[in-house]
Amino acid sequence: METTQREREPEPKYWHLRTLLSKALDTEFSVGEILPNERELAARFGVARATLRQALEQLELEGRLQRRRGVGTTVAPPRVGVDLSPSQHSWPGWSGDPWTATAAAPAPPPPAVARLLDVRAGEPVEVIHRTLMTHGQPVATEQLYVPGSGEPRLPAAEGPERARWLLRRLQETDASGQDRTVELGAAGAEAARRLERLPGSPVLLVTTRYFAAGRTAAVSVATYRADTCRLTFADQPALTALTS
Amino acid sequence: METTQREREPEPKYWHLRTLLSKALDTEFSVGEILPNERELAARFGVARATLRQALEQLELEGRLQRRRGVGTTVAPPRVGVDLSPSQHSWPGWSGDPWTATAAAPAPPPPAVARLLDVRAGEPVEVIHRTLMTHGQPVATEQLYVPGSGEPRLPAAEGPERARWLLRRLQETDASGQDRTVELGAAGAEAARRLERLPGSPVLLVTTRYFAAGRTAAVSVATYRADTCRLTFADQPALTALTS
DNA sequence: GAGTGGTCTAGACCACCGG
DNA sequence: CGGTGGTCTAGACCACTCA
Repeated sequence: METTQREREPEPKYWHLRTLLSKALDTEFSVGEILPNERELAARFGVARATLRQALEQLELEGRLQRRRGVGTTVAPPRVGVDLSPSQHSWPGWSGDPWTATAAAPAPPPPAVARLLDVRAGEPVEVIHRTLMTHGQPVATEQLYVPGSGEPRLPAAEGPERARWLLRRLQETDASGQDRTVELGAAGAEAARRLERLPGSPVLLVTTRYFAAGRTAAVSVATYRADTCRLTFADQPALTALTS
Repeated sequence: METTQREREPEPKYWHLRTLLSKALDTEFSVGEILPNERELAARFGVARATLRQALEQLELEGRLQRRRGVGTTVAPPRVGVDLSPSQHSWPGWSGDPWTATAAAPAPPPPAVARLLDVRAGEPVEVIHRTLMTHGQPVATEQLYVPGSGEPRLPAAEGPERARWLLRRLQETDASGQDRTVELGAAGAEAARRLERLPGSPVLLVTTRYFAAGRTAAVSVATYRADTCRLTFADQPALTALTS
């Protein structure tokens, strides 16, 4: 008999389950529909609940399912696309900006941000908190760090009006470019609360540097729900035409 | 006695552990160092191994740890940045392209890709497989789908030379732009093997459409290890200067 | 209060790596 | 071979939502 090397390495059960469920979702369920509960599903497939949960976690990670404690597991709608194309007109606070500012106050930024802003560690900067909603669901929270808060006309109250004042001032600066990084992260306690997720949920961490007059005018750290979001980046056809 | 509403909602144990370990990593460990094994750590913190593992999973997700079966858990180096800025010169196969092609063969693309390419479902297209390495580690795999394989001079062998021939032809087309989306995914069996990860590992799924002459000339689906990669997107200063 | 998903336990066995 | 992380089990209890 020929020994077929690299024979059937047994597939983990949770992975096989994931595949089964994935197919079932494609054919037998529609968006928003509620699945049977975990104990029921585990029994039906003849596995422990923990194993079933491992499969569900996978599918949630892929944006196929949505689980809510006390409610149940539902079939998730397709991910929403969020445009992150760089553009002169998309600085925070531009007219048409879908973000809503919730608060602003001076505070020392985390070390990593301080480095990007080129300010001393511990040095306070203005921190603007914003949220992005789509379809009535929160999909992202952001902290915008803006140095140079020593303005006399700045509103004393630490609320939305202070945030709007700072954003208006940002709009007046002479934008010269931006810079983004995207990486996987885990939602901290604060972000988790604002995104209506549990601490540790996977999120996409988008760090943006805004440049003006050769300096870093602001740094944004945005936290997107990884389960419900798809980030999109497009070339501007108008610009590409110019380069020929 | 005053009842402080919204008192201490007890933090999950695994989350608290994550915080403890995170601090320990910052202060008491250096990159590459091996941590005590899971049973040892669990005992030391007085929790079940499963709980300890939940904390380690978090830290691995955040790119702080690296776990390898049969070896141990080590402190991960900082994530490597991968530049994904759109540019005329960065079409697959450009001179200096860090990707290495491993194979090429005609095959029908997955339905989602067929839609992007605007070809009939089931219609075969050329599929080029490539891998991206940095520091001797695989960080991404890619499938490049190129329609219009009915070329007479195309090498018959389904290997690297066929891939290189197709990439050379791609370079000759008149590039007019590109389009990207980034989302979270789970590594399939194939991708997991090539990235030296387990099936279901979190990955960043980058889908790129390449446009030429008003049509979609190619679609790339790239799978990046989410634990070791940071995607970067930069403005081209040259272009931004033109728009003023 | 009934029912959901989330956390946690204590244990077993397996697949893989290295000496 | 011994030691590592990966999988799986069967059970308990908790936090949350909604009728």
